[in-house]
Amino acid sequence: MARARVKVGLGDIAREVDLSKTTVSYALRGKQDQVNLAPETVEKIHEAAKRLGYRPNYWARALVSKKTKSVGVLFNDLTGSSAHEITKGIQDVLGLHDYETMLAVSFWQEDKFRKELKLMLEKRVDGIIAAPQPNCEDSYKLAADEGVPVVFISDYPPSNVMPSVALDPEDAVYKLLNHLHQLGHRDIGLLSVAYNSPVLLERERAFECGLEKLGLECKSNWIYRAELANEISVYENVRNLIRQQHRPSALVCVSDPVAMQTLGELARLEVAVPEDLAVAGIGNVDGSDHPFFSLTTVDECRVELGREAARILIRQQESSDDTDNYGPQNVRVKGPLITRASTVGAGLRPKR
Amino acid sequence: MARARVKVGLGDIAREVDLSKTTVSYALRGKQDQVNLAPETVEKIHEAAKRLGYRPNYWARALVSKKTKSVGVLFNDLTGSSAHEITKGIQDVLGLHDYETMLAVSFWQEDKFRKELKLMLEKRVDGIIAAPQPNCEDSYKLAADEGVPVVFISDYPPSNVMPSVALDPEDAVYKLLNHLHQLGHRDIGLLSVAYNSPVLLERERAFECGLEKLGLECKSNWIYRAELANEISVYENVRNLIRQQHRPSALVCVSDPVAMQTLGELARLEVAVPEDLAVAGIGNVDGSDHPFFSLTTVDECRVELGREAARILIRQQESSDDTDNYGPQNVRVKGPLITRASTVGAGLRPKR
DNA sequence: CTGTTAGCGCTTTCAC
DNA sequence: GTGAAAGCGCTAACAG
Repeated sequence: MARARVKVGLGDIAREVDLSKTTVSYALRGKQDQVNLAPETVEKIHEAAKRLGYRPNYWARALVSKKTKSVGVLFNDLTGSSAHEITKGIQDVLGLHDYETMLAVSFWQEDKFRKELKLMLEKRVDGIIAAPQPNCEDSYKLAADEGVPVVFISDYPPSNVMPSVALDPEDAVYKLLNHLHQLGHRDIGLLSVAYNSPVLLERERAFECGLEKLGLECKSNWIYRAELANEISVYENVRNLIRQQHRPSALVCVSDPVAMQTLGELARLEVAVPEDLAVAGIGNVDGSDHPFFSLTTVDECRVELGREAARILIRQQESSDDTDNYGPQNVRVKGPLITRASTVGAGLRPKR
Repeated sequence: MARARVKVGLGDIAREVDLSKTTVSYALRGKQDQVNLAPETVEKIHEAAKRLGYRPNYWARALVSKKTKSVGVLFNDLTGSSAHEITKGIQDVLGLHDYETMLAVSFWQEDKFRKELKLMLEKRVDGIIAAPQPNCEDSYKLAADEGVPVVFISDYPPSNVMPSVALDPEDAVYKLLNHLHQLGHRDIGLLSVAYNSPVLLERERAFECGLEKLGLECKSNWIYRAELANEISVYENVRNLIRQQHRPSALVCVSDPVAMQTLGELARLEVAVPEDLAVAGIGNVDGSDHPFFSLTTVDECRVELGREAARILIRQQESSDDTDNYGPQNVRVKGPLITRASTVGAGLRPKR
């Protein structure tokens, strides 16, 4: 029952079958063709390994072969389905190339982020995919300096000097704007958040461009800016909007969470959505589609984001040139518009 | 800029400061007191290490010291905030003891589960905390056989032979029942799912016991059982319930997701909640508190679950006796009742 | 077809 | 106060 209480190594099984460690090593790794082992030998070795309960030692292996075929993935949190989908995408691609994934979370703590990143470097990962953590640029640099490529996902740090993968902001905002335009909206406002996120900032900029492209006016007092992660601030901005004499007929929110909070406050104010105010978000996050709460949005394609991030790393690995051609290799994926009740429905009632 | 392109090891820095690898090793690990190093020596070594960009090699370290101070954590998925909270709890406790965490996801695939678990064993983790994956009992056994303790979290496999940590089912169900009873409900139904989950089964059993304790009748045709992960099946069961002549005035759902689907369907059927039917769930998952959708439930205390799981492992590690006293060491944490609109509100309207 | 020989980068007695 | 030497468990030339 309690077998293998005592660690069994290559040597033990070599002794068992009266062969050398080398032969055993090859056999166990299926490299028999590379050195031409007798099939029966291989068979015998496998049998013994199983019988003795042999378990290869990852560390020893990595140490000598000086490679791990692994990439570190560092999230800020594990809430929502974001990490799930991104990880899925990453592993889709990495699996094809026989790479393995090392997951970690920073819980939005700078020191935790640094610690986890350091650990990954100590574990000699071949690359890192990370959600940017504010004020940790030094950490990213550290990795790069040690020759470990970093790819950012979903967003990227202000100094846009490393590869990143994110939803295409122009495309997303334009799709929303165009959708609202086609519904007849001419007076469109924006609810953004005051936060130093390049991706959010780009969406803000894209809003103005988009309006212009559609020949619509961009009133500066229709651009609202709430504090990040502060529901109250969103509520206040929504109330301000509603109180305005001449107010927009549609509101684009810079992200789904903001849009959902907006919807909540509008309900409390008994403002009919979309009749009195159409609302749209960006992201298609968990909960944006809901019997009581269905939000028009642009899908962030997080699985695809993960895939692209992994592809960048793989490409960099394959062409293991020392030509150091890092540099902004940025992928922007175009997400589909998802029209739902908050712009197109018969009010915010349970969907059919 | 691109420093440390060439790997620098203990030897390099030893040469730099003209000392031995040994001394350098001690200094860098802060074990100076254990061997009494000259403070200036230590200083010099640290300086050199920083200058050369030294990065310790995790594997070499693990290989020689034959320990990793790490535990593997294996989730079925990363959706919702479950994994987040559990991981938080685990790291709370593990951090105190200088253990590190290796995260992995199975995406509910058996082979993925087995693969990740195997990888953890190869990496020589000191213990494993896992959400049970159906049909993988062999894998858990494997770990145990190799002397790596496994602790289950949130649920546990049918053969309850390893430690596990979960919400106390009796307590949770009774709190719900008692709450409903106090609200005047006497006719209470149960909506369960047909799934081989011990924890869910226990909740089902607890329902009958609970009713009895309250002196209420348990009508067998008020116990509904939907198929797992099949919204349609939930909807059908809800419709059946509503169609019944004499039907319950309150419904306990075996989990929050089921309760939320129920709420959705009830809205579609224009059944007023809680007036026509009060609804409660268990778990307090992400989305159960919502402007349009607020569910009475019992909190699963996932952070605490994580902490308890980690504590079990730590205890087992500290008392590193070979006395093999595994065996059902099960922790059941009692979660608080959270009363919300679905039992106590003025109908399912935006909350105040 | 299989074995010998060197290490990988680090820790840890034990001796100076 | 510091260092030499012996590996940890495994892989990868290079021989036979």
